[in-house]
Amino acid sequence: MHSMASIAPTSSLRVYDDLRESILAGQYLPGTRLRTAALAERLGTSRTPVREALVLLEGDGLVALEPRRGAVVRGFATEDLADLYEVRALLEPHAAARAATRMTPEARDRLAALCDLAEASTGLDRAAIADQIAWNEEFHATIIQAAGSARLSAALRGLAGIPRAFRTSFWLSPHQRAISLACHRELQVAIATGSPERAEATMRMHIVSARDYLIEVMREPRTA
Amino acid sequence: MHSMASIAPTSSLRVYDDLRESILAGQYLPGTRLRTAALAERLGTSRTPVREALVLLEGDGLVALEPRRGAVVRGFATEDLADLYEVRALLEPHAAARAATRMTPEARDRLAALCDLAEASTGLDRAAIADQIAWNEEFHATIIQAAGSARLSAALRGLAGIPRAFRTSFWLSPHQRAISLACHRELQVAIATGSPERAEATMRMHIVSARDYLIEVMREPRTA
DNA sequence: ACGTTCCACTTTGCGTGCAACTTCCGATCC
DNA sequence: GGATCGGAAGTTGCACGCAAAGTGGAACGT
Repeated sequence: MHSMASIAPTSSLRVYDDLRESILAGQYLPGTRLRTAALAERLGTSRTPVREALVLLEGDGLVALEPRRGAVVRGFATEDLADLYEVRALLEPHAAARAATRMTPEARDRLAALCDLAEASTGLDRAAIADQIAWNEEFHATIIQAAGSARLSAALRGLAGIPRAFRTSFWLSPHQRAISLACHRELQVAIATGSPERAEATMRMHIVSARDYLIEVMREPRTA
Repeated sequence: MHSMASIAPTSSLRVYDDLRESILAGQYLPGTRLRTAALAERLGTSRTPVREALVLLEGDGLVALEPRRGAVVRGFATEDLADLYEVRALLEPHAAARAATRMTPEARDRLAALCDLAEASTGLDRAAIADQIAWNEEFHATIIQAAGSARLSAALRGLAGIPRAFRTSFWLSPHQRAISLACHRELQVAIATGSPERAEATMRMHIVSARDYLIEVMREPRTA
């Protein structure tokens, strides 16, 4: 009999989760040097699990790890973001197509609920946008998981995580927000009705659209 | 002035390279438990860098690492291999298209040389097939690198490595061997002449064909 | 003033010890 | 007889120490 009580995760994983969350939240700005001793003290462990967590974060593309030089929070240049979205545009439509024929009813319900929540929330303040970003993350994660391909998930793991600051602009632009919500709803319906092509095409459009908007925004000198 | 002498790689990376090569060569069969103490002694280091190497290998999808349970060499079930090739079929054609407009002349020459070598070698013995597999790996790696997308490379890193035993059957089948060589030559020419669509279509066909053959072979009870 | 050299301080990477957990095998009980 | 329990052996994960490489700055020469 397996204990249902969540087994104590190793210290390395706790540090990993904490650091990942901090980086995504923008607490460590790109370029920041992550020194093991300071982090170990800050997180209440020794340097060993911190070091291991940094290796994991490098695998996620969140930090750059040079031998003997230490770890640095990676920056996300315009070109790099374009690259990232281009790869997402290759993978996620396929994930959506697979999800359309495999998603469990519970996940389908959750997808609909996420659409409802996002459409109902019209605020522009920090908290409302943080909600939108969280819902958006869960929406995409749900689809990827429903695709039921471990390799697909693995390939996307290094692409899902970028500091949320880069995504804020989507929800400040009324046009982009409307487009995103429409895409999500269309995706939800396509998956609910089991239409792989519709889901795939919508997801491709969704990501390519986001990519171009992001590139456009970042080309401007400074807006937010 | 920087020293050109290659800086001593950290012990962790040496262990990583060694283990990765051993697993790909089939020296550790799927299901083998990788115990840190034994590996450390075998490789002449302590358990710390071995542990770090195992984390890296997990990122490559070569070992499964469960907390408090240790590391196990991952198996490659038919279904998993189909998954893997499906994702490759999404990513590598795009890499080929990009490579067609970006590859350096030196890499182009190397591609042609690899085709020449592979076409000239007609043996069926172990050594000849090992050569074919090595040339094939370098061929694909050259194209992926020429694509010039760090994110694409990262997404493919977890997909490039499967034990070479799974690839042996390709080169034992005269038909598959002929198809593969033809695809590679076609890819080389498409890239040399700067035709992205041709490169992309050929690569897609190449990978999907390989996938289906692999599935077919593995469906049989036992051949090799 | 600018660049170079040297030296002290900082940080990384690795080795090792120890506690906690898993695993394995034999004894025990029904 | 088969399943269960218990303890010993083995393994993992973490903490800490040390040597080596890196980093920054002051002293120095041009």
